[in-house]
Amino acid sequence: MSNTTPRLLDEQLCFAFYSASKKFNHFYQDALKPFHLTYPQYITLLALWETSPMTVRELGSHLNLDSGTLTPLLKRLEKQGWISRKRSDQDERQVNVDLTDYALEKRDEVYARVNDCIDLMGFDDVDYNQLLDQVHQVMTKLDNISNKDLIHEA
Amino acid sequence: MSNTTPRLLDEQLCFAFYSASKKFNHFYQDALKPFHLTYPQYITLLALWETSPMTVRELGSHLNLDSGTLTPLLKRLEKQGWISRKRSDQDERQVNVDLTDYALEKRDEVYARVNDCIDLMGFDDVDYNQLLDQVHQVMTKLDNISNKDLIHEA
DNA sequence: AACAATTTAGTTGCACACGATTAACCTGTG
DNA sequence: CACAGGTTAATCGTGTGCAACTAAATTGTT
Repeated sequence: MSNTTPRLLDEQLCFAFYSASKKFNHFYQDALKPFHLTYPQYITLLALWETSPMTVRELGSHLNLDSGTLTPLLKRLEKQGWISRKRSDQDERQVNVDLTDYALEKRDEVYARVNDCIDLMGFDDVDYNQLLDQVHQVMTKLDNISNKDLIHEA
Repeated sequence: MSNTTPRLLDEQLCFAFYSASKKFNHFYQDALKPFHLTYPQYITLLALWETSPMTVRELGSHLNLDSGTLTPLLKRLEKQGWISRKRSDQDERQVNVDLTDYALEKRDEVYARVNDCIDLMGFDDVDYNQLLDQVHQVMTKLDNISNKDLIHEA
């Protein structure tokens, strides 16, 4: 990859990921409209449907989000009746996030709705998993580039 | 893909794209630190380095961004000396966005810096282009699902 | 016990992203 | 010319993301 020949915008992998991510967001926003959930709220519930309760920190490390993003998001989910937030008795710094009965009841309905929408895309299972794997590899590459490497070049 | 067996969060393609997109964003934020540019500002300049001037609408259709996002972003780029914004004489509804001399001068420096950083990832050209193509295919799938399809299921 | 260092969630400030609305402008038709 | 209908950029409101900071609580060390 030469440093003198600039890649066009549409040939940039970053732009493809950026655009695709926004399209996914839009897709889920539509699919989740019946439940009044945004995409970040949905993945938060997904994480909790897998494991709950979790502290804000644990949830954040699953989702790669910090408290600055999660705290207001969780407050909205609480207000809408999906989760409860309660400070731990053992360690009062931590806040335990747990699902409400409403969230447990709605789980299968949300799954079914989202999966129906995904089915419309007509993904082949093999393609899906192969692409998933490649995206994970890109993430590994991105993780392996430390800030130190970048500062060296500055 | 069954609707009864829920996929784990880490097996969801949407979450992989969501996470990868955030990592790319962080990567570019670091790479572009010397120029005080955010990633959306960078792709805006990329588009303009390819074609300029452009109206806000043209720019928006290249980047898939609407005026609600672009107007404040462009004002910041203008304030920092990268672009100029001028209402068209022929059609006063339109605003022509053009590069400043500063932006033209800095172009190669920005390209070199970003490409150096991308080189650190060690991408193979064939892999890169194959993955790019697959991401484009996913975007096509997402585009082909209209809101109508989703509403039918609601 | 005392107290410095660390951990945790919350807060603040800034920059997107986007739906919905608004205001100004252009265009086509009568 | 008049004016309804469409286009364009800007504005507003809500919801992320994230860096930097704060406050409270816990832990480690003396």
